[in-house]
Amino acid sequence: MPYQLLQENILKNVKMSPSDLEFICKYFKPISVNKGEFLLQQGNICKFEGFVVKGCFRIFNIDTEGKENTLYFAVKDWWLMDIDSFMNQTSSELNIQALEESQILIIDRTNKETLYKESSIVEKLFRIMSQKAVAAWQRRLIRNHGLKAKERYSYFVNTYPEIALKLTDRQISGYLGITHEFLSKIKRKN
Amino acid sequence: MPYQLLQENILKNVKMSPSDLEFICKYFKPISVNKGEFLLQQGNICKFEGFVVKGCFRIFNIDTEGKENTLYFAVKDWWLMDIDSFMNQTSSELNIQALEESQILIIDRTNKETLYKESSIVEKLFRIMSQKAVAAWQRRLIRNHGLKAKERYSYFVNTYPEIALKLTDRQISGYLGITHEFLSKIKRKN
DNA sequence: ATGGTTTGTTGAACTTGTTCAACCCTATTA
DNA sequence: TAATAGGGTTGAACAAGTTCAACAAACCAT
Repeated sequence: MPYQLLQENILKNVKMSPSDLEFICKYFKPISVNKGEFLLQQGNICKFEGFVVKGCFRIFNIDTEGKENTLYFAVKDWWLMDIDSFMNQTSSELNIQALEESQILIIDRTNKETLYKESSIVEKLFRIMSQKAVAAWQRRLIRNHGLKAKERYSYFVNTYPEIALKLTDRQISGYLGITHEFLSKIKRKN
Repeated sequence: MPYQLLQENILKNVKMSPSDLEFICKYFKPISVNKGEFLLQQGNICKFEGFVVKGCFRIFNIDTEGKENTLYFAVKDWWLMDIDSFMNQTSSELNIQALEESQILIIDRTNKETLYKESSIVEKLFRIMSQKAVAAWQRRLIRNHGLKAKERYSYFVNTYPEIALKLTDRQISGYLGITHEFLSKIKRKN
């Protein structure tokens, strides 16, 4: 059952009753995504917030020179969205693409607003999730500044070995902020 | 009045009644900080969340090689804390130092928890603030990957000219993730 | 099976950024 | 006034990472 995973994920952040859990989950709808399919492309507005049940996604930006910059990968038990575009319904700078056959639970903005209004525990849940996310992004920035490419690579494959296995080297290099050629050279010298 | 600035800041995020505003503000206490003084040093636990009324702070990490990596600067109207350490009362990896004579409003963790419990609008306020912060950190990461040091420097001084004026080049270079010597060379060639 | 596309690898030349040392300037303090 | 500490600058040698081009291997789609 896809909702079981979502419920467990929620409980990691906030303790709540089974009825609250079910109430929240009802607003999420399961959808299947084909390999290569885009859930969002930059320039459009992000109309959903998603929770990954199965598969793998890549969230990335393409800059003016055509370089693909990966913000993060989302696998089972990860959340997925352009938080800025979703909140403010502004044009997104991100692309969200399935790297394999995937399944997610999504909620649209209207339903999300309803959820916030109906239950204050939902505010708390997403407040805590967002605060944890801020901490994680701060740590990522410090690592990016403090570590060399080779160390960032080691950190990534050690911290997320199951994700690394699903990815090509080109995808990993886009996450590390280096060229795929240089990643290849890093791997050789060790 | 320091509380006026805090109230305006809150209203930028969530609309609320004057009585709610006052209720929240009561939990914040003004403190003065001397130039050079540390509000937090890595290894300790962050016991406060702060809102800057006057002055300037530098939030940075010192890595194993002694290199200072600046996460951000906080001036008037900015928030200030180690969100991870404050939430979970874990050892902090950050230092928070006043760069000049400053004034802030602080709330400790117990009072923050009380606030959350007393009023659900507080959950909403910090939920929205945190979500905006996530968006900002994501954009920062993309800029750090996509832009060269010179472009990051231009972006910083153009986006935060009033902050840049308060800082030495060494402090700016720590924020950009480059050495101060290289920043000096960047500035010359233009 | 075949042709086309994408991926990983490697080398050489190049650009970006670092390190270290020296120097100057300014502000502070004894 | 002298001493000192910190900030900015510069140059030379070096390290890290990019670019471009070439090629081999794997992975499709038909």
